[in-house]
Amino acid sequence: MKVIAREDRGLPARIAGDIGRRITLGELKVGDTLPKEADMLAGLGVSRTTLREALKILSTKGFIEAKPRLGTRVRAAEHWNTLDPVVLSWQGDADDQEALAEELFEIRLSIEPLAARLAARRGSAREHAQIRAAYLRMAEERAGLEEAIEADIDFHLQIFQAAHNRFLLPVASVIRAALSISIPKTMAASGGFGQSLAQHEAILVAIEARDEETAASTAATLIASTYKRNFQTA
Amino acid sequence: MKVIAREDRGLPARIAGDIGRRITLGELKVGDTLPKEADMLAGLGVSRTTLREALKILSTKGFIEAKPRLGTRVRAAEHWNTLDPVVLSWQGDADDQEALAEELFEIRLSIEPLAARLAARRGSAREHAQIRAAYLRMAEERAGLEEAIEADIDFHLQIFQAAHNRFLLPVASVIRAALSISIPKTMAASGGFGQSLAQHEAILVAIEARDEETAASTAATLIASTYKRNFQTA
DNA sequence: TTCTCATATAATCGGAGTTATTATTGGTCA
DNA sequence: TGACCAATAATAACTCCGATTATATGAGAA
Repeated sequence: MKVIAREDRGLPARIAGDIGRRITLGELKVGDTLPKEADMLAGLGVSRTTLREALKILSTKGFIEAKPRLGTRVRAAEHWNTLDPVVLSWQGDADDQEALAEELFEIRLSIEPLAARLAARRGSAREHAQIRAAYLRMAEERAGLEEAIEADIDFHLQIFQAAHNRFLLPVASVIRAALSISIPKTMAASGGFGQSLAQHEAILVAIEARDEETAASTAATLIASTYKRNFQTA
Repeated sequence: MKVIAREDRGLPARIAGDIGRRITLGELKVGDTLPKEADMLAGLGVSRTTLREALKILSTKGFIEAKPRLGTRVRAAEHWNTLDPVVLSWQGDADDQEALAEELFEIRLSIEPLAARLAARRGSAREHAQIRAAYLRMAEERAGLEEAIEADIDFHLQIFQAAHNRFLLPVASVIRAALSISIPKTMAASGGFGQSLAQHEAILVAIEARDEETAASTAATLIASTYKRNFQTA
């Protein structure tokens, strides 16, 4: 699958991931101070520059905070940039995956109808066409499973693009990461797209007709029924 | 005011900000390749480590992408992490502030009712008490304007905290940054809290009563009327 | 209690070697 | 002669290193 990742390349990113996962797993607790720079250097066997960049990555994701003399401390979870796909993948390794999935559905149920509404309001004809193209690829009988899943994800992302709201895009990126995991699960459980395809079409038609209310409500319906399909089988 | 910032300390962060602003301002366009490392070093007069950390910051915020042989290129705006308060402050220097404010209201109108609903559902008694405490500080007659504004922001943040959904928190952080700008503007325009105080109280009461529907609808009402107050006067 | 100073720690510096990607060149095959 | 493939070279980011500088804290003296 490997839709996510792409950002775990490079030595600093890998070290940041190691430490980040130790934090999400609770091995490193909030308020703990990491070993001082020199000690970690010896322990990891990398150079200052590399470690420093790794810590900088963790810092920009809100995981740690470095102060001279005090050392580098783990920040509280509320500062973590949970919408970062990389952070999501770290948390995915933790053991509260069901809670994570439920929280994600909560926010999708609130955000995706908004995206559909705005796509209906502001999307250009070209953008609407791209949403339709994604739908057609998804509906294509001959398409393989892989392609259909890709098209499904693309369908949702194109809606976010057409919404022309830049605050939606970071949310879209985490939804993309989540879909690449949840769609195959859903399909395996219920044996295919099922009514999901019809629901996608309803959203598409509403957006193209610039019917904001219907676009929003059909989007909500889709998320809600996806949610049910995921949790019936769990 | 200075509620934002805090992350613009340090030389790398300042350089990242300089470059980041040049990108949001359009001085550096999408697809442009930055000067190669050695040249920027000479131009900026800083060390490799510093520049490297600055670029790493920009990279984690989705602004740039570095590839060997190709150089470091500016990524499309859809990859920017717009929910990062620092990124918001960079964009605030650009000239499309009204559009930015409108997009923010759109997302608040969708997210804050959800937060209120979840706070009603899952918030602990202690967390509800903290929301109430923030409300009381806001309502306090003797309180100065500064304190009232701080309390107003705190009220919203406490609701996000009580919602127990980790995907909401990154959105909360950008809302915090935005509120610290928009509240004073709103108050200056309409001469005080006005009916806003009563609306806050309605949300509080609904959350404490664990009445999810009312919590969500009153939160929507508050955002909508705040939106109107901001755009009537603009 | 307050101010000063020593100290520990992160922040910054600059240079050099390594690795990965791409463009170019040369050759081969149709 | 044309197009395509493979080896090669060049370029820029990546990694490493050791030293120096700035700063915050805590101890000690006034």
